[in-house]
Amino acid sequence: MNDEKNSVREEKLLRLEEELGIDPYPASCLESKPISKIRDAGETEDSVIASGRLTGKREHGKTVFADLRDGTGSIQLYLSKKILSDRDWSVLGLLDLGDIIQVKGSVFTTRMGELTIRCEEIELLCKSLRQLPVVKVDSLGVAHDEVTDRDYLYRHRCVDLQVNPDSLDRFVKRSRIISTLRSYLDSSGFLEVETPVLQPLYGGAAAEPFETRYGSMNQQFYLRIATELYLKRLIAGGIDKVYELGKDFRNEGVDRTHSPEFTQLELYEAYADYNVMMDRFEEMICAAAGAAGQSNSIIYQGTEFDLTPPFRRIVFMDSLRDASGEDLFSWEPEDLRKLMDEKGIITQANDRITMLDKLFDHYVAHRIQQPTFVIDYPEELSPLAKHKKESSGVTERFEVFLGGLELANAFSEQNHPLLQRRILKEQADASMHRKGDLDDDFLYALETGIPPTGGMGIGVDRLVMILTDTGKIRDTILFPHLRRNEK
RNA sequence: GCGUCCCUAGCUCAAUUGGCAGAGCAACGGACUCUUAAUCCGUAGGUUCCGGGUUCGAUUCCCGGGGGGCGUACCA
Repeated sequence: MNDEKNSVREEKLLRLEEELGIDPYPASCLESKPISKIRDAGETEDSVIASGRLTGKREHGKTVFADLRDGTGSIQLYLSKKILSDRDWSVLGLLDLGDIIQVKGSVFTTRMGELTIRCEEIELLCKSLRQLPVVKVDSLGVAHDEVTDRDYLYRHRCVDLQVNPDSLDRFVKRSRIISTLRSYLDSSGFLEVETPVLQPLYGGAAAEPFETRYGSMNQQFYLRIATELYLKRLIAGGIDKVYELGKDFRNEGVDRTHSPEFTQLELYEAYADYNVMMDRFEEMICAAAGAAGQSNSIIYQGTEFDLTPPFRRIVFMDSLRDASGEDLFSWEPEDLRKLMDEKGIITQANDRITMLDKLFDHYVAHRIQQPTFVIDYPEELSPLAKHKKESSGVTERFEVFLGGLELANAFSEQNHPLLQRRILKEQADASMHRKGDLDDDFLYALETGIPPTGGMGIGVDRLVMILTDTGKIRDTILFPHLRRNEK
């Protein structure tokens, strides 16, 4: 591909090697100073060494101005035929945008007021053979010729990160958010664990799994859709505070807020309940916002949100009743169906509880803006949650919504082994996919006994969306899935 | 899965009713000792996503395929 284009650079590569005797891919280089630190230190007569990628070149005969960028920042280079050796001047003539170089020189300010390294020596560290898009930013900060081909950028994230500073910044923030979640949990006494990604049975959520074949066992396995049932085994084992941060896989549709491979944080805390989980969520999102350089007041897609605890709490059934103006829970399925048709809510579901859930999405969930805990979900929607004693038909469960996005799901865990078995059995029998398979080992763990426990799952990619003002989940994932492009 | 829009040079985009496929940036050659979207002169660069069809003639119209964007459905 692009053989013609690349041959120009390959020719330069050959000339560097053969005419100048230069190794275009040396194994080592001198220790260099981060460009941000050089900028902070300002002008100096002492020589500094900087390394990075050549991102701009402005030639003026015997003088060349260039831009050098490393992971910390960017700085201008001043290269003069008078200062450089003949060898280095020749090397300069064979450099392209994208090459990685090392320079040594003093730091001064040009007449135009730009902090600049007056290069005494240059060394090629890596010749770039691929011509990348050139995005120029003018004096007003407006980017010109920005790459708009999303396909190209998703397929070559290395280009995206080089060319779009916003993209790089988003992934840096993602990393900081994740490490902040970890340190919050670690310092709160939680133990991080790893449970199987490949599972002989899948559970802990209602989703279509990816299936795979385990050759040496000669058995069908599944990629996990949740970590829940394994983490509760560990609660049974006496790890009272436990969490796992990793990928779950759901073989379902892709849209703005769903990715089949996504990152979830699940945590379980013995001797706690869903009220404790609400406190933890509030603390974690505030800490994560700080990690992303935000205060408790954030802007997401043009709207301001206040993360200051405590968040609003609304009851599932009440909120649906208030928003719809009807007591939908007493309605027959046919009437619910009729209402949904009137409202233009398209769904394949026809059973009462699923339709109520859809109506909840329509009337309540998608309209929630400021951070809100929706509490006390119906039992039928929450097979792994503990039933609320004082009222019938609901569980100690909540979901967190913000800006219309579901961010987390939590409950006081169901720990009654016989009740849990019955619920899972009924569900398995009714399910198309599960084919009646019960996770007996999980139920065995419950039978050994687990204490009252609060658990929560947080959608990390969505949290990153909110805290980095990103509209699409795909833009928070470094390498989103794409079809193979066979030309 | 369904609907809809898109695919032209390395990148961003043009191309009249269907009539020789162009420009800016990048690249190449040249000029230039403080520029910063450097400037000036010149050069080269194309399987118009792929395959068929209609036509004297297709980037353009039709059919099929591929990839992508957006919306939507499934996702306790």
